[in-house]
Amino acid sequence: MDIRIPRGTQDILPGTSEKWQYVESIWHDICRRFNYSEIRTPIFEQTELFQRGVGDTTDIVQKEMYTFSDRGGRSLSLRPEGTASVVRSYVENKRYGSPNQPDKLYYTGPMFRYERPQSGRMRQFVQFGVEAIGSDDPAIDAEVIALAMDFYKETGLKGLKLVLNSLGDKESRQAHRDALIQHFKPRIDEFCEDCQNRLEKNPLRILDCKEDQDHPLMESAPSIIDYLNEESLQYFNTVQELLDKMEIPYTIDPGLVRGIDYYNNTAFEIMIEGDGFGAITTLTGGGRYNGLVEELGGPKSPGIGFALSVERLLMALEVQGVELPVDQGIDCYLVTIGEEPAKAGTAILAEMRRAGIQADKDYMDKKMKAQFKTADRLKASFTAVLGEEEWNAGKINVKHMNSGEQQEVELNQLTTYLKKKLESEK
RNA sequence: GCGAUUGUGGCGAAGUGGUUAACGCACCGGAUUGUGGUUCCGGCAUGCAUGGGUUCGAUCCCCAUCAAUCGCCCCA
Repeated sequence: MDIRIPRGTQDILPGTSEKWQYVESIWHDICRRFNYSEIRTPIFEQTELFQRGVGDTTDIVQKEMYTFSDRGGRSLSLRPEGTASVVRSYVENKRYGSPNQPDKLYYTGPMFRYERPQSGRMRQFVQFGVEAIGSDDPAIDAEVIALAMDFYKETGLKGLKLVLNSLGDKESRQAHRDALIQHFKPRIDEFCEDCQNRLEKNPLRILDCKEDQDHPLMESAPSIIDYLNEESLQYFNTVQELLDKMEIPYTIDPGLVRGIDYYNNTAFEIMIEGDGFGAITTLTGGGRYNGLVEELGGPKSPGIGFALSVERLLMALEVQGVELPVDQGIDCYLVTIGEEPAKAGTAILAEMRRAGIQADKDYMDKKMKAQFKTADRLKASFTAVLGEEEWNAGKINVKHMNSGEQQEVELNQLTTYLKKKLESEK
């Protein structure tokens, strides 16, 4: 039998896992600074949550969910995204009753979508996300966007483009949709097959069709911006104003649509520019969802959030050659020669570790020379050599690997000596 | 779900219908019986994704499957 990793999943191995931990630490830290608290929800939920939350007609729900029934006959689904779960939890735990509104939450974790894998698109992928529920102040929209942009900046990623749009409220959306259908319908047979299908289903999508982008009707198509009612327009303008004040540049793209039903008003994406990303250029997607809490059985509570893909972030960092500070070697490698010293090594190692020194030794019965090679490979700052001579004298030989300098140290002084040396290295 | 390309050791990468599947890196051992990163020598494939088929004989030909990559769709 030949068991392999499931399609569209990946093992994150040593060498890469450090990068994950690094970006995770930045993420936790930035959320802390923005005063968002972590929420952890299950990776599977009742299927109905996503049908109602994400939208029954969306591709995500219709053809991309991992749905199964458990032994009790319940229909469950692996979460395809995070917002629905967070809102479910907000309602279920009556977070709306808390004096602290908006409820500012963030999460981290794997999401699952049954799609054809390609680079930057996995069946299991990890999202970092944020949700602020309970306020419809445009300032919270701006805050959430700023959080995302600052996060990327701190990872060292460049060439980002913030794309902004407003989908308006329900009324504006409906008016725009009708206008689009009216606009395209008379000449829809001049468009590609995809667009013909889009006409009734999601006419907005026709606007970013690549095949028909030169069609004269594209240019003259009604823009959502022109269909925003007074209130929606006002809201959109304020968000922009606040972004300007924070000096966060953005471009407005009236064609920006989100594939999830719950969005309204503010919608945004953060894209990456440059070569090497293939078809995948969106790093982050987010927006406002003022009807979702109600849809899931809570009181009317507006919300906004976004999710970003860690895989895509790491891929972008790789393409841009950003060096993450994760390539450090260990502090000390213990080399022993002979039986007695080898035995004594176990306790010496333990002592170093208890003192906070990152240390290791050989377990492959290697010769001294090979132990040094290992120390090299591990980029050890120091080696501590314990042979019969040192052992009998109660000493140990400490070697600084870069300079080659060696020093005999009393065995009981080893950790203090090393700590001092390591301190002065920094 | 559709289309295209690819699949040889830990990694990179040659190659052929027929006795022992190049080479490079990495790894292990030795030269140097207690000191590494250089050099030299030696070693290192459950056999060429998996399963069938054609053939006297296939890693190389055919089919299927699986996977990766790219494009479409969609999205993070």
